[in-house]
Amino acid sequence: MTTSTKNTAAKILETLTDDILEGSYLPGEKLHIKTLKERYEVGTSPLREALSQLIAKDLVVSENQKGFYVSEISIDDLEDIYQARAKIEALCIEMAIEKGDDYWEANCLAAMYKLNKSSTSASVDLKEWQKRHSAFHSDLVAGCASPRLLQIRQSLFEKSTRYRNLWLKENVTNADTLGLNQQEHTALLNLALERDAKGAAQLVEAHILTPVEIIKKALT
Amino acid sequence: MTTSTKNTAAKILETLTDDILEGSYLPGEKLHIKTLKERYEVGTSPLREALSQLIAKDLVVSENQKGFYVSEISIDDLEDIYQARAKIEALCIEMAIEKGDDYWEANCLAAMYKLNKSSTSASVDLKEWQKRHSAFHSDLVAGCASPRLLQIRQSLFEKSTRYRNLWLKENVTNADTLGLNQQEHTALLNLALERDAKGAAQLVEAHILTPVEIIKKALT
DNA sequence: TATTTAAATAATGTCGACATTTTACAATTA
DNA sequence: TAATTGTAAAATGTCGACATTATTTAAATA
Repeated sequence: MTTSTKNTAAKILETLTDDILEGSYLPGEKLHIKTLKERYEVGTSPLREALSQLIAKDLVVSENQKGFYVSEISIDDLEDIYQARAKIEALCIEMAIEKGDDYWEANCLAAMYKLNKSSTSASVDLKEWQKRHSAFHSDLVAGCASPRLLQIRQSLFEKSTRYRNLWLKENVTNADTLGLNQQEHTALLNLALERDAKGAAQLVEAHILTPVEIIKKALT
Repeated sequence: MTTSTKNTAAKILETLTDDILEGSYLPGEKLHIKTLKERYEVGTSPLREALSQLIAKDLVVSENQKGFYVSEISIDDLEDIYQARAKIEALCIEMAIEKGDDYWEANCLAAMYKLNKSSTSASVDLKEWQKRHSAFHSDLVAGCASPRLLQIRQSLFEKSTRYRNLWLKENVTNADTLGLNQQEHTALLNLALERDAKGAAQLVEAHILTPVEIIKKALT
């Protein structure tokens, strides 16, 4: 019996995505059909449907008759993804500042307030901070009101997750880094409310590129 | 026997994609599993794998236990896709002009030459013109050297195809439109070679948005 | 010993059958 | 007549079996 409204393929897609992003399967690792079937207790069809969608997400690659593999990571790919993310984020912010209304402004303020609370508290709850950080940036770009651009942004964010996790493991407990980070968020919000589109775009582009050098070191 | 290196799922994905983009299946039309199996002479698994990837491409939507449908089109969607395309194209051109080398310049020149030949000839071969037009713009943005951005650009281009076909049916034979179009291409190439990144970005953004109003009319 | 060939083992990809769910239709009731 | 219930038909989604292809292992040859 299926209690959920999702079919098996959709459920396993979600699980597999998380497992790959969290590092349960390493870059380049082979995904054996038989093993996956046993581990997730599903049949061939829904499993292969999920893998098909993971290929579309660039998290898995496959070759005919040779099976499925977790996509490799590399410094080149890291740089390309973050560069693309930075440019798209800048573009979205720019459009949001041009189009955003009072509700957008209010949402950004509220998101900032929540993020501040999470950053300044004595013991930082990593998961909660991540959630509020992500929400702050999402609320900022939401004003651009372009479903397609926001979808592209989301997809790039997901693609960067395996690299981002390398950064989080090193730098979240670092209070200095977190403080500097928070200063940038404040500055970014101010630029947005002042409707300085170019300024905000420039800042957010740099903001996103910040972790790249650190991740590069972690990769080598 | 499989003469091709592709598996059944990959082959049928290609066919189905083309058929949807060309209008063999209309927006909102239901895609019956049984019918598709008979038409393309394939089994359930590869067919469903292909449909899974079409969902990832936003060309098909599905609901659990209710089957697959061709994605709807709408004026809102048309505007969003073309807006996103225009912004991404502008971004790519800007980066290409900042990074492009001699080979890039030469490729753009060659592409322009071929496009010109195809546009000025007495009887325009639509398919050939499309190919050269597409190649010209691709060569221009190729200089940005970002696989991810180029992939996003390609995917948006594909998503716009059903709308673009509405435009092509109306305006390709129109000599005036084609002439104006060609003037823009020349101007764009000049800006690129002069390394006027902002100017080229602005022009290409407008260039892409040109057909929107015409398509809007065709949609209503 | 290194290389080639052949057999065996294992894995992938495809199919049709079956269980479950939705939809269409007819019968019943208010 | 309209709404509701119950039944039949059709469609979806899942599974395990099977054919095909790749890989590994062992044997044979140079």
